[in-house]
This record gives sequence, C-alpha cells and structure tokens, in this order.
Amino acid sequence: MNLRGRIVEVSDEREVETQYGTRSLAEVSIRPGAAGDGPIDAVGDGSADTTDADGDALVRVTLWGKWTHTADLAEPGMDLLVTDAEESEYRGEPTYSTAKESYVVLEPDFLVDVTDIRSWVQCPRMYYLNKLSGIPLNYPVVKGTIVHEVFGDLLRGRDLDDAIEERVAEAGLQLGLLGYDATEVEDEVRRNAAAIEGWLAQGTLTEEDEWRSEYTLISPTFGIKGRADALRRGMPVELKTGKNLKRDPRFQDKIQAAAYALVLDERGVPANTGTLLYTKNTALERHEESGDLSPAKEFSIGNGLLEFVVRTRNEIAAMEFDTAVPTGFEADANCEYCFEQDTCMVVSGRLDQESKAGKIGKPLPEDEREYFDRIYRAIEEERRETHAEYRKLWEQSAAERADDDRALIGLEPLDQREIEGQRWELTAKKPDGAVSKLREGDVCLASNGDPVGGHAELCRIRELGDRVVVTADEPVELRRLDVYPSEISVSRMLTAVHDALLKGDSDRKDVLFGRRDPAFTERSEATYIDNNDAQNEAVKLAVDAEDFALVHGPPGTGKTYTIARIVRALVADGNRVLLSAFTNRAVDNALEALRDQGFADAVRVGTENGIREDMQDLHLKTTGDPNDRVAELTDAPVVAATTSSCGSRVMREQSFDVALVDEASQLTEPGTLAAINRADRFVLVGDHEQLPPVVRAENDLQQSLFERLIDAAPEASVMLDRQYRMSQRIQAFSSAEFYDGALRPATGEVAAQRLSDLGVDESALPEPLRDPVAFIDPNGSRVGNTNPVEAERVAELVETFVAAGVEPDDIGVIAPFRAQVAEIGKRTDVTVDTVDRFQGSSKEVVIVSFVASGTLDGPIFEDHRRINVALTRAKKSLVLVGDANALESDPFYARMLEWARR
DNA sequence: ACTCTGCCAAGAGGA
Repeated sequence: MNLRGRIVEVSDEREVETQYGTRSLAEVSIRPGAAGDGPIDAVGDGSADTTDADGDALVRVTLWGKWTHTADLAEPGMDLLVTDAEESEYRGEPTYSTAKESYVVLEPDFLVDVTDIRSWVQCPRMYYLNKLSGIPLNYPVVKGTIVHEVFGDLLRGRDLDDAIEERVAEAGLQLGLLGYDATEVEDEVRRNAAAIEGWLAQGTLTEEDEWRSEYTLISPTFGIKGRADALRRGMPVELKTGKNLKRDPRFQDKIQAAAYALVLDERGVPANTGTLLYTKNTALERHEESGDLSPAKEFSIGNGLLEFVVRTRNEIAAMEFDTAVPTGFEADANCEYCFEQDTCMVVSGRLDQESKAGKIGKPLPEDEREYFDRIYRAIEEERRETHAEYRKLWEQSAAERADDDRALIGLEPLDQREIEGQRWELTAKKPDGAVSKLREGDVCLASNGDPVGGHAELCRIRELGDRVVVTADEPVELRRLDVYPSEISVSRMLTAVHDALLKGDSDRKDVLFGRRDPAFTERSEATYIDNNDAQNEAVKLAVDAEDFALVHGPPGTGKTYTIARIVRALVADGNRVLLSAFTNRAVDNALEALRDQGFADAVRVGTENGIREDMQDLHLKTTGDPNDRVAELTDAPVVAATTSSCGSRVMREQSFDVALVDEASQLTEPGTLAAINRADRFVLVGDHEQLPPVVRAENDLQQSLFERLIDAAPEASVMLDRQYRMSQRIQAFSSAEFYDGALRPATGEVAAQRLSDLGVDESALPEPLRDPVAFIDPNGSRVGNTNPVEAERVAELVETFVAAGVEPDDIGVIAPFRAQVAEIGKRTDVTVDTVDRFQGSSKEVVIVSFVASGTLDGPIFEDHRRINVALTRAKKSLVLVGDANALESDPFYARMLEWARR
C-alpha cells in the first residue's frame, strides 16, 4: 500500500540488530491523507495510533537502510509518500515500514525536472546557477538541439539531408547571433547524424524494434517530469552530442536515463536497460585518441540506481522546501574542471553565499540583498502554484472535472492524418457545450484519455470548434486535451531578477532602490503634440529622461497614441527602442498606432500565433539564413515584443537605448525588469488604478514596479488627464473615486456624446435607459458564480438596445465571473467577457452584470480597481445590473449606486 | 472564495 501524509516528527537515525545483522533505521510520524491528492491507498483508521496535540491520528513509519538518507532531509511540514509500505503490529499498534520494493518520496507534489536531477548529480550548485541565471545562448546548446531534432526525424523515417537542412534553417536566427554559417553547422550536424545512422544500421533497427521519439513523462508518485529523447522497445535512449571514449556512460547521463526508466516503471513498463548515444564518437577521431569509439553504450538499470534517482530527487525537493541554497560541498564535484566556476564564484560573492568554488567580488548592498531574497521566495511560491496545476492532469474522474476548465474531455477521435515533415494532424469531435480555457494556437497535451498513465503527446491546437484539430509529432488517439502548465514565466522572472541585480549596472540600481533621484536633461521646449498638454508633457518627459519616466494613463486618455509619439521622438533622436507590453494585444496595438503615424521601421519578435494577422508582416522569422535573420533584428531601430519574450535567450542578447513598456501596472516587478534590463533608460506606461498583476500566490509580486516608482518618484511621472472615450456623466464616478477628480473629458463633444449621435431613437428606449448611466435590479440570486435571472435580464436589455437601433457590435457585456460570462453568452450574440479581459477596449454601450446577491462576499469585489475598469468601458451608455441590497452593503458600491441612480 | 496572459518544451557540453 502507498502511505502518504504530512510529516509531524522525524527521529534521528539509529542502528539496530536484526536477524539480517546490523541495520540502520529512522522513524517518521505523519498525519496521513491530509496532504495532496496523489495516488494514496487507505490507511488504517488510526484508532490505536498515537495522537498529536490536536488529537489527530498519527502514523509511525520506519524508514530502513538507505532511506534514512531521506529521513535526514525530512522536516516537519513536508509531505511524505512511502510506496508499497509494509503494515505490521508493534506492541498492539499498527506501524508501517519500508519494504524491499518501497520508495520514499519527499514533497511528491514538487515536480523536479529530469535534467535538474542530472545537473544536481554533477553539482547541486550547478542546478542552482542554471535556475538563477538561465542558460545563455551558446553554440553547444543550439547544435545539441538541432542534433536531437534530426534524431527524432530519423526515427520517424525522414530523409537525413532534408531533416538536417530544415532543422539548421529553423535555428537560423540563433546561429546568426552566434556568428555561424548554415553550411558549417550542417556539416557538423551531419557528422553527429552519421554516428546515429551507423548505429541504427547495425541491425539494431529490426521489425521488433519499436521506436518512439520525444516522450513526455510525468510521475505523480515520484514528483518527476521530463522528456525522454526516445524509447526503444520501451526502454530509454538518451542522445548526447558530445563524445565519451570511456567504456561506461558518464554517471550523470546514466542517472538521466534511469530517471526516465523510473517513470516508465511506474506506468507498468519495466525498463531495465538504458542506452546512451554519444554521437561524437566517430571513426574520424581514431587517429587522435584511443578508446571505445562505438557511439552506443548500454547499461543495466537496477533497483539501486532507481533508488538513487529518488533519493537525489528528494535532496532537491527538500532544498526547495525551505528555499535553501546549495553550496557545492554536498557533491563530490571538482570545481577546477567546472565550466561554471567563474559564474559560481561571482554569484557566491555577490549574494554572499557559501560556496565550494569560493567567492569573488563585493556582496550586494543590504537593501538589494533583502529585495533579492524576498522576490526569490515569491517567485518560488509561484513555481509551486504552477506545479499544483500539473495535479489536474491526474485528477481523472469526470465528477472531479465538472467545475474545471483546464481540460477538454470526452472527445471522439475522428481522423489521424500524416502531414508534411512526418508530423500528424489529429481530429476529434468536441462534445456539445464543452468549455475550457484552451484556445486556438495553444500548446497543450493531447492524450488517449489518460494524460499521465496513458499515451500523451504535446501538440498545438489548430482548430477549436465543434471539431478539434491539433498537430503533433506522433499520432495519438485524441480523447482528451489538457492545458500543459509551463514554468517558463517563473523561470524568466528569476533570470530577470538575476540580470537586474547581479549583472545590472549600479547606476540603474541606485534609482531603482531610491538611493538617487531620477535625472533629466535640461527640459526641452519642443512641442510634440499640440492639442493636449499632458500628452505633450509625457513625450517631453520620456525624451528628457536620463533614467526613467512614468506615464500614468487613465481610461481613454490616448495612451497608445502617446506611446507611438514617444517612440518616434526617441528614434528621431537616434535611439534604438524596445517596445514592450504584458500582452501581445497591447504590443500589436502600439505597433498599429506607430503605423498610423507613418512609422513602420519596426520588427515584431514573438511566436507567430501570438501576433495579430495585420502585424505578421513585421514578424521576425527565426527560420532562414543566419546572416539575414540576425541583420533584420539588429538593424531594426524599433523592436516590439511582449515582456515575456524580452526574457528569451535571443532577446537577452540584444541591447537598446530605451525600453518603453505599456501595461506596466499589470506587470510584476520581475516581468518589468525583463524588458528594462535590455535598455539604458526606460519609460513605463500604465494605470495603477486599473487591474494589478495576476499572480497565483499571495506575495510580493502583487505590486507592479510602475506603482512602486510612481509613489517613490512622482516628479518623474505625468498623468494624462483628458479622456476621449466617455461622456461626462459616465466618467464622473471613476474620476472622483480614482483620480481625485482630475480626469476630464478632452472636448465638449466627448462630454456631451449620446446614443442619438449614433442615429438611435432614444425615445424608443424605456425611461431608465435614456440616462447615460442606469441601474437595474432584476431581483435575481447568485447560484455559484452565476446569476441566471440577471443573465436573462441582461440579454433582454441587449435586445432593447438593438431594437432601438444600436448595432450589436457596439454593445458589450461585462461580468466578474467566467461562469456568468458563459451564462449570458448562451442568451446573446454580442461580445460578453470578464472585466479582466475587457481591459484595454471599449464599446458604445456597456452592460455590467454584478452577479452578487444578498452580500458582496468574495475577493473579486474587494479590489475596487476591477470595478474602475468595468465602469470605464462605455462611451455613451452604461447599464449596471445587480442586486441593490448586496451593492449597498459596501460603502464604495453604495456610492456607485448613488451615482448610477441620480 | 476570483480574475488569467505569456511562453512550444526540456534541452547540451566537458576533465
């Protein structure tokens, strides 16, 4: 049976005499079942067990032999899993112990990457450094990736030369940045591929050989995830681009393959042999060196190795549990030969960490150090929240999924078709009414219904209607699609903080940490925008900033126009500009504004499907001739990318004079740093009175850098105070509540606009709707996160407006919950969306559904900034639909009602 | 208790 629970107490290791001789053991008390939702069997009722202070049943587990190593790492509060535990009686009480087949897993919900286990085996500090500083763009990685892709292509039966040519071309941009020509790389890859082909030709590839490439593996039991290069007859094959002339595979390579074998074992496919393919072991080297030149080295994978993998994985999980920092002394590693030695010493020196390699340089000032620790911890909390999302993959039953929208289940496979490049297009029928947060273009996990224990492939969604179409490397029976959680944002946040604090210049840090005021050159008298003083002032501030400028843009104040004007002014002064924002949509909007102002000398970096159709012509392709691709990027005076893309390996190689970041109030500090790290100066544009960053955990990432700086350095900011969107009546509440009354209509026309301007016959509307702001209480009640009566009334209101002559396209409906959005969506064809997703856009008529009835309980109502967004989307008519009693129960909402009912 | 956009991911190398 599997035993799992929260650790309450851990004993020291001790030795006892048994019938087999002297053995060591350690005892752990756990409170069973409380933690996680992993695969647990029932545990005895605990009636005879000891209890803790709260009177809860405790269970004692004895960890024998080498598992005392894990007991040594265990701490109260950690989650512990013992597989195949043996139950026995001791002094009349049931106790548990590890048996021959048992594994002991610490914090199984913390998913450790197989490659992280590999680097930890080399040196725990290498694991830490990789995580902190990210792996920079370098040739071995790029070439290694190409060789791996070609290997996969070969296994799928593709022509070698075609594969090499295409895969090298795909890496064009990266190779260009590294200064390589396509032909020299092709030649080199061909040499590696020759070793692969030679090995495959040795009769190894027979009918019985069943090959699979790129196998995604996740283990809920062992808390391990990774992707095996290939499986041959169900056993892991790991490809290495380097050489190894010794007879045995390198230890860390064996560990990597063994980790995949462990996860395969869990799926009931015992893999007792691993193969390592060192593709640089070729006959060409014969005259230079002696040694074992065959590229393939097989080794047997026994229980001892598998247990070692789990114990090593436990070391990582235990270290991450209390965000400890490894020193390198844990390993037998030899720093002298380590490629990371310099980085290791610099990081140790700057962060004042103990390290086997030693330290160089001065430690960071105390405030920076404190900041680093705080943000590091917050980012790691986010990582854990991401891991929690993986758990959804193995919570299988339909009942458990009823309220979950992270997966589409119950798909009926329709078709599997091989497409270009030996890839597959899979089609299935979507059950009626199935909703999920999956969207076209997303990468996700396609499976036969069981994404963890069954067959799963990473795929990309091409079509998501009644029919679901995805593309994948291998065919899979398409019965289920899951969101595949990614740690990428978390990883990039961490490297951004690393770059800012450890690599960033001290001048920049002086202003960020308030040790110096932001500086400006002598203020120019130039006029950039002649009909709006605040906008003009914003451009001047941005142009004159020697450190940074902040542009505060409330709803409808022409932020995007101002951004484009700033970019043009900066480029005219000879600056190279990075134009960034949190979302793809905002980046494209800014580019559109630039184009509208006649400027098109920009390059758009990012993934193709994130970029809007009309901006595709600016998209920097990564495939092609290395020199061409790199020239397109480096020659561009303006590069536009999301802040997430700014943290990519390619963008980390770029530098700019100025970074301009839109939606800065929706960005975490590390998110903002990813963009501004690339530039000498920066301009942040945002509105901290609208939605803040969305983070999974409650932590220090919730405040944006924009908000922090605007409080710390108001003199470096300008507020755009003229809005071009809302009528006077609509904007009044927001202006008074959020902008100290400073927000005003830009013109009399804006202030006085009415539905009649659209040719609508206002007299055809019922009395309350003739006022630009109206409140309606339909007497509905909240059911979960919906309010069906309210939804019905909203749909009727839409009909009323349409009947009076308003175009359906001019109407928008906003609700706080996605469930209510769906509820309303069933009843109308106009745009319905959550507040969060409506931010940044507007409609002539907006209807807001509040859902709540009776009381206003719930976090969604607590953040008034969300309401500010909802109330400022309408131009000419705003209708609030909700329960008056609920809204009056809170002073803020009561004031809102008073305004709406005036 | 809710809200949710980005990222294709997990990678490679070497005494």
